[in-house]
Amino acid sequence: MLNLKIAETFRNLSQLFEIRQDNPFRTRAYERAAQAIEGLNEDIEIIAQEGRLREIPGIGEDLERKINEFIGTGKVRAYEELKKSFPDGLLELLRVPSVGPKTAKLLYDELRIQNVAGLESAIAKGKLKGIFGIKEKTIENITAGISLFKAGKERMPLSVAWQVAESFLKPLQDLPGVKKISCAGSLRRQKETIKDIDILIVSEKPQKIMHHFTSLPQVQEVIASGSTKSSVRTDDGIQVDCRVVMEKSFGAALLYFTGSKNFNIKLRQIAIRKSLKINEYGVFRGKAFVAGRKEGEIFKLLGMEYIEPELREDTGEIELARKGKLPKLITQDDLRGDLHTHSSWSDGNHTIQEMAHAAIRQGYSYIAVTDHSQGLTIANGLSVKDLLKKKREIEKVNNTLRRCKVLYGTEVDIDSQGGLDYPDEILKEFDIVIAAIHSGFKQSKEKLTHRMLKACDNKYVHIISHPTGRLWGTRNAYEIDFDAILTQAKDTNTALEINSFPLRLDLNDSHCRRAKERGVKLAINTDSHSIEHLQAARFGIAVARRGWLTSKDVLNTLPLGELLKAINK
DNA sequence: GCCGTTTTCGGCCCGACTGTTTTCAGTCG
Repeated sequence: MLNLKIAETFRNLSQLFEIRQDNPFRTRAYERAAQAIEGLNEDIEIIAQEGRLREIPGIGEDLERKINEFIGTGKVRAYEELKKSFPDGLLELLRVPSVGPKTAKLLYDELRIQNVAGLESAIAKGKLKGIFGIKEKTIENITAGISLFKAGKERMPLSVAWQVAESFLKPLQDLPGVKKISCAGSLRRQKETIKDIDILIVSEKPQKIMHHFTSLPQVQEVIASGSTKSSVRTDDGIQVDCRVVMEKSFGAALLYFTGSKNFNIKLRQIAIRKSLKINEYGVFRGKAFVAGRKEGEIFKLLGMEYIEPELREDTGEIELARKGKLPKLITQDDLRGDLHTHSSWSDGNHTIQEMAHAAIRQGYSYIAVTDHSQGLTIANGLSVKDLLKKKREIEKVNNTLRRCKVLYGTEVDIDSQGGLDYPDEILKEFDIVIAAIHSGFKQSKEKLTHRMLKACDNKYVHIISHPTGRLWGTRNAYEIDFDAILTQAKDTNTALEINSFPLRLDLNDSHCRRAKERGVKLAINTDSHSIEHLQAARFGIAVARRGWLTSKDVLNTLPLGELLKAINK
């Protein structure tokens, strides 16, 4: 996929324009295009082949040509030309917090500073003093920015972000004077990775709240502290922003603070066309306040349905909301069971009975215990002999249960040729069969794809688990031809999994949206290895919602009887 | 450079906080 490369080219162009202080609107047009391309859930080459580039918001005649140029030649001439007039490391300077385009240009013009290393040594030699507009405090800020840049503060997984957010939400929500509190930003949109945490509070006493916020024990550094807005950094280096507004502005502020940026811009443009103005305090006609207390009333005023935070990325949701045709997103309450869990029979920590009772507490009416197959010895995979014993144990447990049924399952290994780790006579005995790749990740794209297609072909395989194999911080997704897999899954009535395990989230949101468009069913599973892991379903739900899924798109929202019929091949 | 239920030209989202140049530009979200 060239999507990210093209987006990067446009972003670099935008930043070079910014440094050159080119037409600011042209600058923004390139940045918007970069964001739009990043957010695509399709291969841009396919869009180009089908002549649909102009349908991407922010892509006009010129950028269409530049995209086609990149696809054809691997380069954009205009970018290569412009790059020549700047040193290579200049864009790097913009990634230092508190260094923006103006400062970068100033540093380059005055001191010929071309990259972060140069900036660092210039500071060490005291060369920054004396430059017009730069004094002690600015140098301090830039120095701090450099250490942040070098620390390479990465994004954190959604699950970690929730933990950090709760460590702020809990102490703040009980403070006297806090009337409402909510997280906002990409956390509220439930993106799979989060950069910083945003918190919004309703209070008549903003100063007091700000004081409490900036003095919480986990705060290591106060980056900014104003009367209604403050930013801090925690001891883990995570930035948390907090903003206090009046009650009548809560909806407007929540909308603004939740973003995404492109979503907000489009909403504000629509408002302007209706002679309205939106800011974080409300919607105004002239100077008159017309709405702002709730997000819902703002959407209504703009002539559209309420848009769930997970959809707010400006990838078509605004247009559908204006027509009243948004999908009704799946919620956690829609889930009736979990189809991928492990017990102490293989590498899980709890017995089948313990897993079943945990499922009941979760409100489920079924749980599939899908232990590993024999070849996966490292995970204590089950021999054919063990399977019989396990089956009997499940029957025994089921005899003690009334509201919940344990399904006899397996997570069968797909071998390096696409064969399965149990023969068909064994596979047909299971209530549910999940197939997954656990080795040979470095094979070619063709070979990996072939293995998956072959697994789908087996009439006893119901679900392909963690289809892209990525594991946060450990390995990237392996290369597969996802479109070919979608076609095969559809043709063979094989479902694909959204693995909710916080370090996997595999499939991801854009995979889900593509699967839904192709009519492929999904299963939201946790891959639990202990009873606590069952809670992770909320992250799979987050992925599904961001992927526009409704309960109809997801297998395990079905009652047991319908589920068993639906998976039948 | 993009875009149109006022426009194919003339607009383009909006505001808080900081530091510095004492009236505002730069950065950030």
